[in-house]
Amino acid sequence: MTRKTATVLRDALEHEIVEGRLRPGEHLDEMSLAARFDVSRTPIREALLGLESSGLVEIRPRRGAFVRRVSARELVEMFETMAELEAACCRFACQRMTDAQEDVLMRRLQRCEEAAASGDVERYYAENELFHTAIYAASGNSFLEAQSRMLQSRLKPFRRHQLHARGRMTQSQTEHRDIVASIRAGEQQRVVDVIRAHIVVQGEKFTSLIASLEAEERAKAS
Amino acid sequence: MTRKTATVLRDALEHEIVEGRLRPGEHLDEMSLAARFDVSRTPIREALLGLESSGLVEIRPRRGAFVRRVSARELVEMFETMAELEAACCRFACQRMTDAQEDVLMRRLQRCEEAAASGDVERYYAENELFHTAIYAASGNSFLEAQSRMLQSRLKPFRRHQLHARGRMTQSQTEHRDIVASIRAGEQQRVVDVIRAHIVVQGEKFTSLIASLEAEERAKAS
DNA sequence: GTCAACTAAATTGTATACAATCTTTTCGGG
DNA sequence: CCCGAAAAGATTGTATACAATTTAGTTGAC
Repeated sequence: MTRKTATVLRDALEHEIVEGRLRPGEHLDEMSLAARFDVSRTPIREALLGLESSGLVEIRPRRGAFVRRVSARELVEMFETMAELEAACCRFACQRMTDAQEDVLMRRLQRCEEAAASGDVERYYAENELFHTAIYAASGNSFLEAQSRMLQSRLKPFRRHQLHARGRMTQSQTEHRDIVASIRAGEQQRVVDVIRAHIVVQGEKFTSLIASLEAEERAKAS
Repeated sequence: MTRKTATVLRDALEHEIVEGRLRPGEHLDEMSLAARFDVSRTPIREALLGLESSGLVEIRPRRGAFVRRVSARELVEMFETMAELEAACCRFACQRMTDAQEDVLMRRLQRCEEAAASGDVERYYAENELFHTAIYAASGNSFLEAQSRMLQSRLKPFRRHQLHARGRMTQSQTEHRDIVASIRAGEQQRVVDVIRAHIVVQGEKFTSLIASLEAEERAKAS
């Protein structure tokens, strides 16, 4: 924990934004938030500053903080970037994954397998996240790992509902097996191609949904 | 400008850290800084929080802010990640660079050429930065572009002195020409290989220097 | 009736005050 | 003389107060 209250507040607000309780474009009034959490404006401001640099809120001078609304284009760009980061992790994993890292990766793959077999989407969603985290660690580059985790958490809310798409879960798991096999075989070019497709497909699937939401927003605004 | 005073303070502190006036490990006392800039602690704190999330300072609870000291290992990891980001930018540029983006890139390459010919290292240093920025823009992915610029600015202080290495400037410019030619020819695999080498060499060159600095620090501490 | 300008309310940005924790110094014991 | 504990000092974290700017509401003119 970096700080006492401010960090807790930041996590709470982050959660509410990610869960959609605080809607995109919504104005985050410092006094209201301070009253709601029963603290002063000071730690609220610090939390908002942190959320700004993680990209969840936008602070406009003398206007206040607003829940950032991501455009369809930006979302696609983030997924595309995520794909490149994960591709880099896989490439490095091919070159230097340790036995311990490989063990973790295999265990996580197995847990995804079980979750997929159970048909429990929420469970697969959680295991899937851990699986990808294991890939980041296997890169042997802590900085790249941290960057990947940051973007992963930022894309989290957009990945959640996506897995419910018909047949997506088993398809995803098939790709997972392919990725692990390729890494273990040291097939850099193959794993890079597979993981790019694995990640980008999520962004593409979501584009139309977001685009329609945007059209809806625009209609509401007029 | 995001805010009025706090942003100015952040830029000022960032500059002092990057320029080495504030040394790694140094304790950033809020009251002293407030007195020095003739403001209250409030905007100082906000500036420090921003610097923390950009990775320049570390805030330890109830201990205060310290200029972050990057280890040799972390530095190598950052350069390695930078190489992957730039490789991704080049790859996308091969696929979708616009004519306007290509024009900018060519102009920046030319300016590097002139700077290299003049032998003015500081000038080449500045033009080199703009050249790479043009590559990020040519990726056609604003998010990736922003991420690349962030890491670029973070690595800035470590790149500066490095160009003074004998023959490095002309070697660098040769690589620049190669990169642009490959992008224009759409040779993805080639450009990716070249840019990786172009970036990583800087990190490697610096590893031994940083390692020796660390040894020095340890000696001083004991 | 509509639009513009002025005034008042509300909100952000900064300064100051207070509380809690950590650091340092001093005093006492071994 | 050195080590440890307690108290004083210093520094961070939070709350409150004030200033500056924006926004909304009202009033007046056309």
